[in-house]
Amino acid sequence: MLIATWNVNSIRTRLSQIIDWINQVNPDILCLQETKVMDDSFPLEPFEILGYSVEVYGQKSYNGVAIISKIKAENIKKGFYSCTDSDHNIDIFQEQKRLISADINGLKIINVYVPNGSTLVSDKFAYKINWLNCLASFLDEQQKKGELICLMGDFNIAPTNLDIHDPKKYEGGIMASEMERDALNNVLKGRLIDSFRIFEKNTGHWSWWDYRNNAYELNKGWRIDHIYISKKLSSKLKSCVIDSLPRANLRPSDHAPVMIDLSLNDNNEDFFEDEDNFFEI
DNA sequence: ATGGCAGAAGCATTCTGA
Repeated sequence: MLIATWNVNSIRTRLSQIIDWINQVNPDILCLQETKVMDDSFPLEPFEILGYSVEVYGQKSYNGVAIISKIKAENIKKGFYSCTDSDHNIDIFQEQKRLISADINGLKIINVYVPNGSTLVSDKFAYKINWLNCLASFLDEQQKKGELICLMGDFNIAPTNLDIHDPKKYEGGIMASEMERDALNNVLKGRLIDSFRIFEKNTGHWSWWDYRNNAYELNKGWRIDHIYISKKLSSKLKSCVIDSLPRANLRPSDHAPVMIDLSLNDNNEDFFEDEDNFFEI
């Protein structure tokens, strides 16, 4: 089962590239971020023609997430529905459409577009940290229910300095600060693992390259798009790859798709027998 | 220290992103 995430930076501008990629890769689930379109304007048909169903949670101009899946998503939830660990009221997170979750094939699929945060001294940075704290409480709720979680999207955080092309230049700054990494680790709480790092321990692998300064041609990127899975799923994880080729397209998204292969064809009962049988990070 | 590139809104230029 192929599960992918891609910040496409406008569904309308990138539509033909997304369809091309789907035709090449044939993913079972594709989570999109930065669709930048209201729900009634989302181009559903090109995906439905290919046999996918689409769940959207968008807004005008900014943000917007979508889940595209061969198996119809169930129990679709748009946004947070509680925020027990945050000092802030959930209402401040409802305007920005950054999270959609659903049940697909026994998995709790959670698609997120984490706020960028601008600079460490900005109100947007405080919003980012609060948003991540709310995501942590959201994950706590999922864990209580015993869900098998697949949390993916654009996190706008490099988890370690291995995930930045020039860590000295960006150390402590936005997407690389200790506060952001602590907030991310508080979401993961050791219960979720970074799929990519199961297979690749070295630096030099990026999912985002700035449009400016020839960053892609110079391969000056960051790894800020991630797929985190429950430890219970780790024995089913066959691969995790970043497909950087779409970044070389004409008029590309600044992000590349990230994809995992989960072998869920077996009897799912052995998930629970495998609870402690996960890879060491 | 600043802008650089791109998309949306909307038609000149600003806002936002990462």
